[in-house]
Amino acid sequence: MRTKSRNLTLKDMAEHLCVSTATVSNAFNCPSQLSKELREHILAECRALGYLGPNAAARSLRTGRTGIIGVTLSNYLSYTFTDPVANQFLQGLAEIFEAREYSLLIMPSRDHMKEVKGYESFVDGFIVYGPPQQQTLERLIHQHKSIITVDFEIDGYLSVNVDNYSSARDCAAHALKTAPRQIAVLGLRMIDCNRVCRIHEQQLFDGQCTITVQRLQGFIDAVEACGASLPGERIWHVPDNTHVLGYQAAREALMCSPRPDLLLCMSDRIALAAIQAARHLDLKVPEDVRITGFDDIPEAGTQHPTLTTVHQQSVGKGRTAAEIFLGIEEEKSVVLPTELMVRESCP
Amino acid sequence: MRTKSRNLTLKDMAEHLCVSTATVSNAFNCPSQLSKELREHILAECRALGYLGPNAAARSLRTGRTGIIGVTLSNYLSYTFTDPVANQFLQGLAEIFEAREYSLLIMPSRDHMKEVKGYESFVDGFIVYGPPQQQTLERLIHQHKSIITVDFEIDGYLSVNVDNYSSARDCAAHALKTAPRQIAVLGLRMIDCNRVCRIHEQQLFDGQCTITVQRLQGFIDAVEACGASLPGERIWHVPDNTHVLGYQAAREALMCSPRPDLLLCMSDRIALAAIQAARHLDLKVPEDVRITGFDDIPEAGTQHPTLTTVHQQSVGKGRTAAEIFLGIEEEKSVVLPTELMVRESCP
DNA sequence: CAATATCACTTAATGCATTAAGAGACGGCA
DNA sequence: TGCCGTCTCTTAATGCATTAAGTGATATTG
Repeated sequence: MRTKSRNLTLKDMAEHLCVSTATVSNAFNCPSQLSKELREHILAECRALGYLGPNAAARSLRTGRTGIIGVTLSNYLSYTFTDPVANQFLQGLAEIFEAREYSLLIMPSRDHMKEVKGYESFVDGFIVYGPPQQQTLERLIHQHKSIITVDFEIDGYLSVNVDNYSSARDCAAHALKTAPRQIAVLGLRMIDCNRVCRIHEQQLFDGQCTITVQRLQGFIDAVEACGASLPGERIWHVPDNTHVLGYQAAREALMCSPRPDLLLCMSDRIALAAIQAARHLDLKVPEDVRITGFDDIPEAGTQHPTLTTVHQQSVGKGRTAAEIFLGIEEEKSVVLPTELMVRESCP
Repeated sequence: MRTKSRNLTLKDMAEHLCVSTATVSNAFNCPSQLSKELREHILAECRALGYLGPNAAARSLRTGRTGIIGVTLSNYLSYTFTDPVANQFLQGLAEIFEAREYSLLIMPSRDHMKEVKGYESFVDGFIVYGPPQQQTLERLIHQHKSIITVDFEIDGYLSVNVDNYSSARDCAAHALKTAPRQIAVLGLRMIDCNRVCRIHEQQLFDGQCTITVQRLQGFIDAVEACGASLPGERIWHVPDNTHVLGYQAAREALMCSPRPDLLLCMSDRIALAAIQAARHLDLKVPEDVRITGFDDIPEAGTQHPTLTTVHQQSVGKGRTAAEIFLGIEEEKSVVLPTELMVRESCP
């Protein structure tokens, strides 16, 4: 249903009302600049004729501001909306920005774009969730706008993050207290590969230093602190944080011989999928296999058995990023605390 | 980290390159309008000097197009990102729009806005998810842009919806096959009230005719078709689709005397919360109480016991809305099919 | 009363790019 | 040779609003 018809402009209204465009503009933007009666008359007339207020593109062209915050996500959008942690983050962002009447422009990561659309110039600043590719990052930085990075850092910009290394290490240390015989790690994307596979020694720490690599190092250090070791063939690479892939990796891991009696998972989604895989293999959690997660998504506490995991403030991350952006929070980088949640899956 | 510095403009580049602005513009937008060598030279020089392409606001001002799709959500943004069904919808939208390199502008529903920001003029059209308030709707329609409505209809515009009434009725009919004694409904927002409460006869069908009212009518008709009835005090109003509120309503319902042996829930979230409430009250599902949901969110099939529910294509709804918007799908309103998923919670 | 402040509004420059129409240069063709 | 069609690039009008500076009129003050 596309209707074409030129929309009214501020100039049209000014002519119709026999005042200057400045006055109409001020009626909308600077009430103090004109008498109350005139302002009300102008607004009433605009409403009556169907003029909805200054055109946002023109306004933005003059002022350089739009009231729109760009959110760039390091993954495909369609994937991001399936990820509970990303959703919690967006929820936190939305809470703060919505209250201040900002809109969020969810931007596809530029990496996949052929044509230049210049969305960047539309926004007042960027919340960059997860490390984008180099080219994308350069474009963002070129804009000379506010940038807050989340879950990674860039020199010279403010960031919100958690201590992934220590959190993972402490979680693993808890799980290792009861001296398991066989350990397996179900990781996230750690290498440049699009299917579930095991990590071989030489591939470890390939790619950029992301949260997954930090978590892995935490697991490894905790294991080694117990005098054990974690060979590459006991570490599964799961390219996306989805139930299906987590299930697949968990099944593979649990069918190994000797069978793991501890699964250290890098996300709750993977961990919950692992619990399901264990059930389907008639393994009891935690009796036959103990399982830990990371994130503490809502389901972690409600599903049965409840999940031992690292709580991170996913919603808080969004709130904090927004608050730093807006200058509500003091303008400095923040490392949010995490907390080990000991529950049924690994008591 | 806010750096101020005037950005380069297309005119700057034209002067520097000793060509007209039209030529630089064409280098970006109409490759056929200039020689290959000149185009490449221009683009290379722009890159070298840090000109990232035409300013989006100025372009939009001229062309009236932005490559941005406005998504208006009938709820608070921060809430929407917590709702699995809404997320699936967004996922579907994103899949299609992302592939075509559109961005999504997630707009707060205007109802809560005091100041006029005119975001509407920024976008190429609207996907309206759920019925907004009258005032919001009027603003959208005034824009003379494409509008696709989802989960409700407006005369003269295309929509995507499901048959909530029949789906709910069929689901209830299935649940009633084994002749339960006591039925309770855990609904969604059906009346204008912000806390969990029971619906009294006189309040039924207050408010606009939304999906919740249609689902309720389906339940009622199925119950009455069995010769039973569903009094208002057996129908719980749950103002938001959250676990906490669902749990609260379920607990209230399950502590009634006589205790319900069938809970018809209007969403899977409520139903899953109800299963948890039942467990905490030492009631077995489905032996002591059978429970049905609506939506078929991913957890419905993975959590234990698995949930009997109405499958609706939430992701497909997003995809379809996007496809109709883009004219990929033939331009007509669509009613997507639903399917009753019989699982453990109500066999 | 003159000087000054305040109010209410206007003038006009400006932000940045798109695009229809036009202008030269050059080769092809009768 | 002269006319025409192509290519390649330029001219200039246009989209819509913001805002610093300015103009008159009225109110205030010493």
